[in-house]
Amino acid sequence: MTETDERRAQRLSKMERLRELGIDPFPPRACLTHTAAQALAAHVPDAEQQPTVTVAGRLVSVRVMGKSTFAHLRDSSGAIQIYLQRDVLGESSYDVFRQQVDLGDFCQCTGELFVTRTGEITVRVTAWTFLGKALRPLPEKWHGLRDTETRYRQRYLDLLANDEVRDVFVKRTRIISAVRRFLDGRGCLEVETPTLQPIYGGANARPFTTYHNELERTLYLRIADELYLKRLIIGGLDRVYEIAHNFRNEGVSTRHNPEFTACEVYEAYADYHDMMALVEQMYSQVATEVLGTAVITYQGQTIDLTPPWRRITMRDAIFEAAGIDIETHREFDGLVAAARERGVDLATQPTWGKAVEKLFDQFVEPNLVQPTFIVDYPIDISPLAKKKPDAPHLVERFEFFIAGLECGNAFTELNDPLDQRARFEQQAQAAAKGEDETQPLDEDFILALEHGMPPTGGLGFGIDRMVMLLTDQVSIREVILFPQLRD
RNA sequence: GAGCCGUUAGCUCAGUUGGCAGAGCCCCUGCCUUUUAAGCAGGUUGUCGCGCGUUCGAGUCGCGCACGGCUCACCA
Repeated sequence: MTETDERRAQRLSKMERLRELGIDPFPPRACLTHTAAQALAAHVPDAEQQPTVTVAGRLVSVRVMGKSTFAHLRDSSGAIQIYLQRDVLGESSYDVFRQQVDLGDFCQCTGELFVTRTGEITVRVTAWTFLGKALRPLPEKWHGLRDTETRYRQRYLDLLANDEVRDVFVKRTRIISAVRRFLDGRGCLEVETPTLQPIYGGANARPFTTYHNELERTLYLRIADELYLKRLIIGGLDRVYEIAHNFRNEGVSTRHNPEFTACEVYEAYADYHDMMALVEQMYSQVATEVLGTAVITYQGQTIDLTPPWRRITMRDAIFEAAGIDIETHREFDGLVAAARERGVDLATQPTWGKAVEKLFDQFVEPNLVQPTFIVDYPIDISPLAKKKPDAPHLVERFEFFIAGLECGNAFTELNDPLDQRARFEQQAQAAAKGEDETQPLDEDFILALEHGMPPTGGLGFGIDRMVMLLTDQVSIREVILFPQLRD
């Protein structure tokens, strides 16, 4: 028998003993009057008479001193110390606690509050009941749980053992809730669009493919909500947003999980400048609500999210960083030659726009520490964005970067159905040339556009990355409760 | 998909030149009625990730595989 089995057998036999004593090891309910935090708050300083409370929680520490025992019960509000005395509880009740209750079990304790010699508010237990048996031991109390694999695969142990992990996920929830509050406050309507889509679109990414047996058709897990949300703009819902999981069949890394949470926002009668204002207001407001400040620290760097953020065109950003003016190299070959002088090979890039993007990734992106909007992108890498009226090789698009992380993407939406069709066709040509991730022609979306769509600003940003930023985490797996791992 | 690093008790980790598998915590027994990393005395605990090989002998050396981490590529 392995040690694990022995430990489990010990606990099983304690459970059986409880049953023999007429105690249900898994009673159906508790009956408490205070959470741990409420009980601590209920203590009245300097009063003779203290309130009597009933608290419940998981037993997380025990200190036995013969005929009396100190222990801590923990619930989600915190931990509270309990004090059990043999002459108060009676021999049998005290001995059952001592002999049949293990660390990790759940108990409920009733008693008057008092303060110990060392100043800790404590429940002097006059009655206790058993609430639930743990058949396996919890991670060790000093060092907690370090093993990354166990932390991710058995996240419940991680949450129990590591307070800072728990804090990250509590913050994650608060961040998402603050985002909702912000968008609701602007009059945006939160909507839900399909996860299972007959045709994928709205981003350049490889989809997951699935099959509906009854409909006898292939469906795709969404890679973005974009095309559905724009249909809603066409339908007269002038401000909509969705917070949803996207699924991309691509590499897994510290910054990429196959399913991740994105928020997309669309506002009729707005453009990409309005979306920039939205982004900087939202980030600073969410940070202030959740962290109490818009000045954050990420991996030792101080980052100020207070608006306005720096705005710089992609052309100027590349010129600043690499000394190459993409506007004087509008021909693919010329740009490749200019880049070669800087030691960068762009010859393998399929188009001028892709080459520009590569230059940007190489020279600019890693250095964008303070929040920055990069504005005006090449058209061939932006098939859903509106052309710049005075520069039709570019579109009204921005991405924003914080701490070197790409945090979101937005544009003035393309609402000309004929131009949209032409863009899809360019994507098809790129696909024919062997480009991996292109957007398929969505006839149903074009049909929607042909019914008329107002000028619209659209935005997508990664919730996981926002959480990483605001909780100072390097890996996306630290902000997703159950990240994808190999089996 | 490629490169590098890692995997030893339930947890956190040592393990020397290839020579009996270790520590702390946990757990068990005893003592202890204000402890809190409780203390004191004693005790149990292993598929050294998996497989193959080299060797008299492998946790240790070699090869393969699995999983994890980091970097790169793709991407948000």
